Amino acid sequence: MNRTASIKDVANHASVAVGTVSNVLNYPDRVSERTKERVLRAIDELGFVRNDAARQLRAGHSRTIGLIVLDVGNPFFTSVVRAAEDAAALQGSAVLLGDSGHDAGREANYIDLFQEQRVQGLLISPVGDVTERLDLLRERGVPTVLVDRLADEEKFSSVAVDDDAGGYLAARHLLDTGRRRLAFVGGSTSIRQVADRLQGARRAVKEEPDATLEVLVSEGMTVLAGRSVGNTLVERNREDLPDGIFCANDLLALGIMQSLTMTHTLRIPEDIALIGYDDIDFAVSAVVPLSSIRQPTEALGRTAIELLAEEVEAQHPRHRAVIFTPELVVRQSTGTPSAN
Amino acid sequence: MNRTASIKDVANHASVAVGTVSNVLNYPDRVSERTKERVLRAIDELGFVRNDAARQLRAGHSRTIGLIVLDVGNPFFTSVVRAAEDAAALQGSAVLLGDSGHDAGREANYIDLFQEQRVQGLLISPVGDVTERLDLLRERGVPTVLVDRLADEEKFSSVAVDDDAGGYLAARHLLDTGRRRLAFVGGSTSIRQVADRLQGARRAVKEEPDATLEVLVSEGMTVLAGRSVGNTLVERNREDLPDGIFCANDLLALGIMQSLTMTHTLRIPEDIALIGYDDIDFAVSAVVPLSSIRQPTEALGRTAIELLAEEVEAQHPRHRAVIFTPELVVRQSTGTPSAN
DNA sequence: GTGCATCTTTGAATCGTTTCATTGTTACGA
DNA sequence: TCGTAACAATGAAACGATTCAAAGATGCAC
Repeated sequence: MNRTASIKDVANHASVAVGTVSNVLNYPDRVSERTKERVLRAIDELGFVRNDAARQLRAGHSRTIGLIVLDVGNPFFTSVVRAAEDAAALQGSAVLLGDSGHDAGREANYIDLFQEQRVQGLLISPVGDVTERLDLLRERGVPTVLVDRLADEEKFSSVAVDDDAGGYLAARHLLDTGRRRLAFVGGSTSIRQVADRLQGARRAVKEEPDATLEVLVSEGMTVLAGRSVGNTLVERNREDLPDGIFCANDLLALGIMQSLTMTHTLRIPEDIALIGYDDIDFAVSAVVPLSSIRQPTEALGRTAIELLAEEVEAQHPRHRAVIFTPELVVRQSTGTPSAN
Repeated sequence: MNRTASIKDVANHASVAVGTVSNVLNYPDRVSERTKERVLRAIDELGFVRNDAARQLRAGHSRTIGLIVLDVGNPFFTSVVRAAEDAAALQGSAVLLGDSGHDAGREANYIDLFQEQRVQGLLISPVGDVTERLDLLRERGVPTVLVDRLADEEKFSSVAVDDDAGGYLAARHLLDTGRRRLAFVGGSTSIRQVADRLQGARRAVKEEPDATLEVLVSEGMTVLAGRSVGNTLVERNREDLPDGIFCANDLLALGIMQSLTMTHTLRIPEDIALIGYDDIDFAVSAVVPLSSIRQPTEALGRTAIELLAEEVEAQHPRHRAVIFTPELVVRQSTGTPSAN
């Protein structure tokens, strides 16, 4: 197996200098048509492919951006990744994707790997408290943008979604469609997202003097957890039931929907309206299509890349925190009771 | 911002030769304790990080493996990726992940990018018919292993799952639990996976003289497609109904489950048993936990890396095709009728 | 034909690491 | 004290692309 051709081989094969081959690749205008043609033919015949290592060694930096997410399987991140890749491609960079899987060790490995690769910068959705590790990156001069996490604006730029606003949107929607006895279902409020969404819901409920908000804590944020909450609800007396439920994510909502529709004593949305959070694929194809709060993941990914570009270009980086507002998606599960 | 320190800076700072620093990093045994200590201190003080570009320029190849999947959001691939990353880490390589999103253009971009990066090899789950592009890779001497797709064994190694066996498993299980009037639900049989699973099911049904298999073609392979198939079923006369349904994926099965449980005229599994394919997360938390066929994704990812290592090491690569057999996961949706 | 401006092409130097032949050092037995 | 083996440290060369000052070619006006 012959090793891959280098620019020198191409130069020999086309009987020109190496500098000329380089010019054909990087500054085609500087080269005459005749030579350009000859060089391109040589490149083709030898199957030459640029060696990026040599290129970036000379350049001092790569054309890649590192992106570390908590879980590529999570549709939220999948969508962010797509958008980031597309935005990076527009500015001629490629994205190296790392999946930490919520594991600090894996995350550390990727940070090291990307640093050795001399990525232009790093987008990261960090595992827990990584301030220490990230500070190190900052010292080393690796431009970094935090994704889906707010940061000390002195130190980092960041993009995030306003969960408080999302919670407000959801609760406000339930109130607007006439519900007054609301319930919030979520896992532990020690999860920042859950706490914020609840806080936003509280804010909305306070706007209506006759509205109440009950908080139900679930065991985790899964379909099964939702179903077990739902099962406790169906056992209640009719008059003790909420008439609108806001779940901290769609899985919980789907679980509750399962238990309510299975028993057939309570109808959605006539007796109880239900709204989730995240707008996962399954929301639209649930037995009763689920209303939800959609996060602007495309904007997140795109903006993260843009902020990173700012960091790279600026000499004295002014960090910025960009916060997006999520969007209400109305489906049948919160249809106005009167409308049915 | 001062540029990152090089091995030379470290050498100066520690008053040793560059070769010594390199030895500390790569062959610690060759260096005396005293010097090693001094060098490590210098590395720490200067915040030195290896420049991988220079390293791989010298070495002629990188320590990374390219992995291009059709859709990182698909749990099947997510799991394959995890396993591949872990297996690669064991042999000291890192995985560069690319998501083609079923788009040939994105796929091509990643192939080019990875080639320029001089990856050790490529694992790819190709979009459609990419034989041309892959042949080019082969000519260029980039070791390549196809994932989830069989390949001409003359040309490539590959790992895949035996869909025929999976179909057989599913149908055999329905037969073993006493069903005789089976139905297969799937999208177009022009999709290879669907055709193979159906073929396997047919094979099983032929083993029972009194068993029949009806084929229902759905519009796509989504929950909604499944629900619409389910709706046509509930309108049938009881005696025309199948007593066991095998769906080409879990989404279809969940859709059918929705329509059957909504109308409450047919019970799962008493009246109709239901089994899906893929064992997605939602299968276990369905209203009636869904039996399914699980694909050995971890083994796929691990083996793909191992086959690639074989290709890299062997001078005259003997290609191998490794085919895994999927696994039956029994849940309530196919509980034996007598048992209930 | 000469001078000058413009356009092409050249090739040595450079990036940061690893390699390896060479030189320097140490320890120990004769 | 000398010779020698074992161990440490050295530093120039090499990897392949880009850069850029300099040389060469071409065209045009006079």
